[in-house]
Amino acid sequence: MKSTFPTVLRELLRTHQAFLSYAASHVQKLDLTLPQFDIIITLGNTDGLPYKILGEKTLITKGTLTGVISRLEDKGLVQRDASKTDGRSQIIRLTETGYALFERTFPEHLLFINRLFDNYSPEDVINLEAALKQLHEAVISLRSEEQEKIVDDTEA
Amino acid sequence: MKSTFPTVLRELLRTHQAFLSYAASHVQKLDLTLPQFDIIITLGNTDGLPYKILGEKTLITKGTLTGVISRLEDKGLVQRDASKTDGRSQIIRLTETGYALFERTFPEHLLFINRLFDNYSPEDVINLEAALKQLHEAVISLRSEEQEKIVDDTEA
DNA sequence: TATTGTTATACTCTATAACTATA
DNA sequence: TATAGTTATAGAGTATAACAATA
Repeated sequence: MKSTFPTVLRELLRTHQAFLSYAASHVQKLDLTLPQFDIIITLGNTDGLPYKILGEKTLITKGTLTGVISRLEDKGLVQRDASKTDGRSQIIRLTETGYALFERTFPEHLLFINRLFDNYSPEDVINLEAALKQLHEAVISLRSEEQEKIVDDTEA
Repeated sequence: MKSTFPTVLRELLRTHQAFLSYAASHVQKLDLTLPQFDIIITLGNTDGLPYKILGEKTLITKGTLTGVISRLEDKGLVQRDASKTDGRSQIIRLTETGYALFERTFPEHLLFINRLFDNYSPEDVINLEAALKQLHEAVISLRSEEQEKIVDDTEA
C-alpha cells in the first residue's frame, strides 16, 4: 500500500509549507495577510512600482491584485498615482505610514525568521544561503519557460 | 530611501513564494487546490489517518479541514470512517480512486518538480536536501515553542 | 488592435466561535 | 470537564472573463 518517493522533494514541500505557516503567524500579528505583506516589502525597496511590475514580482494576477491593493489603500499603507508617461498605467507606492510600517516591521520580521537560525553554525548559514539561491534561480528559470509555453505575453 | 537587509532571508521568502507558485501551477492541472493535494499526498503514505492527526500534519485548522475534506469526498477521492476505538474520532482514507490519483500524479508531480534539479550535480542535491532538512527541523521546533506560548492545547 | 487596470463571478481557504456528541 | 468534529460567519485570495480607457 505504501510507496517510497524521493525524500528531497517531500522535504521541500513540507519545509516550504511549515515555513510559510511560521512566517504567516508573524505577519498576522501585523494585521496583514501574506500577499499584503509581500507587497509592502516589495515596494519597500523601491520608490514605487507600476501596477504591472508589482504583479509580476509578487506573482499576483491582475484581477486579484486590484483587490489586494485596494485593501492596502483602505488601510492607508499604499497609494495609486497615475503614470506620467502612460495614461493607462498606475504607480503604486508606499505612503508615509506604509513606509514607516515597512521600516519597523520588516527588520522585525527578519528577526523573527532569524530565530530559525539560532542553532546554525556560520557554515550552515552559508550552505543554506547557497542552496536557496541556486534553487531560486532554478525556479525562476523554469517558471519563465512555462510561461513562454502558455502565453507570448513576454515582451523581451 | 532604501535599506539593505540580509539577503538570505529575502532569498528565503522569494524562493518559497516562487516555488509554491510553480508547484501550484501543476496541481491546478489536476483540478485540485494545494491544500487538497497536500491531503492526498499526506494520506498516500498511510492507511488512513485520524482527522485530528491529518490536521496537525497539514497545518489546517479543524474548521477549515472539514470543508477541504468534504470537497475531496465530493470528488470521490477520500472517505470518512468512524474510529472503532473512539466514537468521536474519524479516520480519513484515500478511496481507490484517490489512491489511483495519488499513485499516478505524485510521481508526476515529483517529475515536474524534479525538472528544477536538471542542472544540479549530485552534490548540489545532497546539499540542498541537508539544508532543507535542517531548516524544516528548525521550523518545527520553533513552531511548537510558539504554540506552547499561546495555548496549552498540547497534551505531551 | 493590443495593453493597463477594473469589475463581476464563483469558489476555496482562512480563523474564529458556537455547537453536538462522545470520553 | 475536555476532546473530536461540524456548522456558521465573515473576510481574503484565486482564476477567469468581460469591460473601459488609453496606446
